[in-house]
Amino acid sequence: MLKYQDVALRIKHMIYQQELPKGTQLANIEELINQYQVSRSTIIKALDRLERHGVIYQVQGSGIFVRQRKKSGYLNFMESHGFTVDLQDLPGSSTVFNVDIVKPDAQVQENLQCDADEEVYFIKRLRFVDGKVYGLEQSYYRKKLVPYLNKEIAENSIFSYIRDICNINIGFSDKYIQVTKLDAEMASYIGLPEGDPALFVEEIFYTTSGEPFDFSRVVYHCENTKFCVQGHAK
Amino acid sequence: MLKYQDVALRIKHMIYQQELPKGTQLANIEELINQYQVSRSTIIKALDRLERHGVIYQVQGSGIFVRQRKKSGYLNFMESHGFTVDLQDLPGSSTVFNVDIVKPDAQVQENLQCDADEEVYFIKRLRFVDGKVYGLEQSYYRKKLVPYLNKEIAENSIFSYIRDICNINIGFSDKYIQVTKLDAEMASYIGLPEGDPALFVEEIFYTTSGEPFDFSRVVYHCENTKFCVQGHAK
DNA sequence: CAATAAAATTGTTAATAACCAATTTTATTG
DNA sequence: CAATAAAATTGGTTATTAACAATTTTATTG
Repeated sequence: MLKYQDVALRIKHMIYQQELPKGTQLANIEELINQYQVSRSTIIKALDRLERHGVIYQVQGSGIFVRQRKKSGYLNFMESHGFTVDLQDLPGSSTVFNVDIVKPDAQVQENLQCDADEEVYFIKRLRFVDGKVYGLEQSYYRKKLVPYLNKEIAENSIFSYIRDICNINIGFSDKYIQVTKLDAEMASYIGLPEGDPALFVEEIFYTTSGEPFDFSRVVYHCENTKFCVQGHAK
Repeated sequence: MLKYQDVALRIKHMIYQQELPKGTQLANIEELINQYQVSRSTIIKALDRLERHGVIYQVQGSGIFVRQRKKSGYLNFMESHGFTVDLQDLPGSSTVFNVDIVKPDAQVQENLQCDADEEVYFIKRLRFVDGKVYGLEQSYYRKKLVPYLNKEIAENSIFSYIRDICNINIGFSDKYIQVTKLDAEMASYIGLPEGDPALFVEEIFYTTSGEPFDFSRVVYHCENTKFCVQGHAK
């Protein structure tokens, strides 16, 4: 593990374990250099990451402060991939309907930047969190990049499988958000009346080398799912 | 303007003016150092910002590449503040209903971290983009930080007024997203049937020194507004 | 004592250097 | 010619130094 990642983790854990309230001032940079025995640039890089992840904020001439944690009940939209979100201690499970190898339609081709004859896995699953329906996910994975998938993997975390077993590092993502009304099929899966509102998110995930490996359409249960996005201007 | 900001802007403009397609490889870091006559650390910082804003991606051992631009018709959720979004060339206008000085209720107090007796501006306005209803915004600004507001300012960009006239620098924000059904009042403003789905976003904006200065509730017209979020793991 | 100016504190930017790590290219080998 | 190994290329990390900028504190002044 890289030094700045390690330092960032340790500072973050310190804040959360001690439950430091928002606005609490941390040690200044010189002190942090001493505490963690790393260079100035390493501390600065660690703080930069913590700032971007909404853990702290820095004020020139003043100090480093703890930022407000997101309100409970909201999922961190930036950290979520399909279903593998920062559920922390919430118990989750999935009902898997399909794990098929198919040919991509036009929209999938475009989003995964692949040809019509390239094979892709199609997976459809319903996600439960804390016993409640959370959303319906329909995902496409390029077989070229994810050679094997099955029901058991899909019942657990596809993303940690892809990362740990396929050695694919997730680099970046595009997410498109809109509101829709549930059609008959989706309504039956989600367990809500047809025509009810739902959050509809299309996500494309890319490897660190810029290849799209996953395109997903997710319909979220509008009462059981709310999102938070913590941004930073810097 | 800072060097790294200038370099980042120039690279971004170069990409967009030349309409370089996604995947196009840029000059390597050594060449960029020569082109822009700045140090390695400045180039790296500029590239870091461009990467975070979804303009490029970097692949170790390989190069720097142009990232896919977001699909048209979607608003960049990270760049949006209330209504002052990256509308680029789209013509926008606002109908302002209220510019009042009021005492904050409990929820506003909590979100703006202020007392019950601190005065806040309450502004209610309907936003049009390209002639279509875009959303209804109800905002609270702390008078302590934004001493003066009026209808004319609210008809234009409150945020650029706050930045340029009040000299308040926006530091970071918390945004909470959920889906709701329009109640009678909101439906009449938005011009959709009561009970129709809508995207409901609560936003809190903080100055660079960590003080919340704006709390807003925004109801977006679900057909006219779609969002995009481009994320990066790094 | 309030207003102002100076000094100290603290984070930010910029440049330089050395080395590390992932990828791509080239050369070697069977 | 394919497989493998070595070399070159390219971005990433860490450290050091110096100067800069915003804020806070202290000292000065009227």
